[in-house]
Amino acid sequence: MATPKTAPRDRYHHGDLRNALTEAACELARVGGPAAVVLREVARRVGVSATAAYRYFAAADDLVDEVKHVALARLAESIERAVNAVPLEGDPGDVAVARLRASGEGYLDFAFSEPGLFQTAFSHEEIEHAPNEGKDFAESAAFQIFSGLLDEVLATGRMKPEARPGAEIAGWSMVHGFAVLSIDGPLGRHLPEEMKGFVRQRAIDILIRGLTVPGD
Amino acid sequence: MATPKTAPRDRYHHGDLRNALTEAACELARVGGPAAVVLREVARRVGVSATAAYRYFAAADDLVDEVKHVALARLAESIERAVNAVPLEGDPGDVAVARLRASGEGYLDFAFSEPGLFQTAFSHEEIEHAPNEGKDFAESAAFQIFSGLLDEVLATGRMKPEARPGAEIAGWSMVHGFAVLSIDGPLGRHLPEEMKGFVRQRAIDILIRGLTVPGD
DNA sequence: TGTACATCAGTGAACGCGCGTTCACTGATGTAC
DNA sequence: TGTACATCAGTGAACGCGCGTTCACTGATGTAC
Repeated sequence: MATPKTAPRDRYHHGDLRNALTEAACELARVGGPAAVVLREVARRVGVSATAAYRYFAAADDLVDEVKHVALARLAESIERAVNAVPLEGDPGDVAVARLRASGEGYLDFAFSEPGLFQTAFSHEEIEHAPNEGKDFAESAAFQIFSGLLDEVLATGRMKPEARPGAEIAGWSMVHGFAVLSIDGPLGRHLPEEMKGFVRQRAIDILIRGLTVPGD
Repeated sequence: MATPKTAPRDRYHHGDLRNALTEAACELARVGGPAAVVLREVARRVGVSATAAYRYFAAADDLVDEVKHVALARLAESIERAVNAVPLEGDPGDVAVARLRASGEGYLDFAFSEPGLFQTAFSHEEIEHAPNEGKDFAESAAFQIFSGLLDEVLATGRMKPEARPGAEIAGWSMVHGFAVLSIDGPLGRHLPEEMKGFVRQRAIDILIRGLTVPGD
C-alpha cells in the first residue's frame, strides 16, 4: 500500500544519516516536487525521529536547499551529456550550432525525465532568503556551458555580433518556458501526446533560427 | 501594522458577499500569489465568518479557481490593449509583425505589473482536478488572439508557411519563460534593474526573427 | 587488555500554529394572506 | 396596512490534521589511562 513505511534500522547509530536524509528528500522531490519535501516525512522514510534531522540541518528549508543543489547539478550533467554527444567532425559552424541545439535538448531531457527535481531546482524560498543562500541556475555550471556555446557559435560566424547580447536569456527563456508550460501548465494538459515531440522540435528550431545565420 | 483587519460590517446581511469574497481573494493573490489565497483570511478580510464562504463556494479551491479566472481575463485584456495600440497604417506585413510583437509585450506587461495574479493564472490544483475544471490560458481568449496574429503575419507573407505549425507554442514559451524566470526566478534575482528592459527586448527580437522573414 | 568517562547521535513527548471543514444554531428578510 | 411564517444568510465553537520546532532525555561510542 501507499502507507509510508517507518523503516526501522538495525543499529542505533545510523552511520550516514545526513546522506540518507538528503537522499530521502530527493526522492520525495522527485515524486512530488518541492512541496513534498517535508522534514517529518523525510525522517519517517529514513526510520529516524524528526528531531534527529536537526543535528544535520538547522531548519527544514535547508533540506530543500540541499535537494535544489542536487537537482541543479543533475540538470548541468544532462546538458553536458547532450552537448558532448554531438560529433565534432564537419563544418565548425554546423558543429557549434548543433552543440547549442543539444544544450537545449539536454535541458528539456532533464525537465521531462525528472519533472519533480526540475521544479525543485527552480523553487524559491517564499520570504527573506539570506543573500548568501544557495546557488541557482544563473550561477551554475550549466549556465556557463550555455554561455560558452553561444560564444562558439559567434566565433564560427554563424551568429551576428549584434545578436550575441542577451542571447543566453532568450534561449534560456524559450527552453524554460516550454518546460514549465509542459510540466505543470496548459501545454501538458491540452497537447496530444504525439504532438509534444513535434512542438518541442519546432520551439528549438525557431529559437536557433532567431539566434543564428544560415551556413553557406 | 500588518495586523489583519477584521473589518466589521454594519448590516448582518452583506448583500454582495460572493463578489466581496472574490475581490478579497484577488487582492490576496495580487500581493502573495496563489498560495496566499486562504479561505479563512479571505473571510477575515471581508469581516465575515469563515463558514459564510461555504454558502458561495463548495470548497476553498473554488475560490482560487475564481481568482484564476479573473487573472486570465486580465491577461487577455492586457494583450488586447497592447495589440490594439499598434497603428494600422503602412505596410500590412510590418503592421502584422508589429501587432504580433505587441501581443508579447502585452503578456509581459501583465506579468510584470501583476506578478501575483500572473502566477495564479498559471497555478494548478495539486491533485486530481475534475475534467470539467476551470479554463486555462490555452483555451482562453488570449490564446485565440495570439493564434490569429500569427495567421495575419502568415497571410502578409512575412512568415514562411512551414514556420507556422507550432509557432504559438514557441512564442508562448519564450514569453512565458522570460516572465517566469524574471518574476520568481534567477533572472529577477541576478539581472541588474537597468538590464531588464534590454534583455526583454532582445528576447522578443530573437523570437520575431525566428518566426518571420524580413520585409522587402 | 580493561575500564571510566566525556562526547556524540538519536529519542519521544509535547508545544503552538493555522488551516479546511462540519455542526447546530440564530438573525434578517420578504411574501402570502 | 399588518402580521405569521418559510426561507435565506451568516454565526461561532469545535474537530482533526500535519506541520516545524523545542525540550530534557538516554543509548552508543571511542579514547585516555
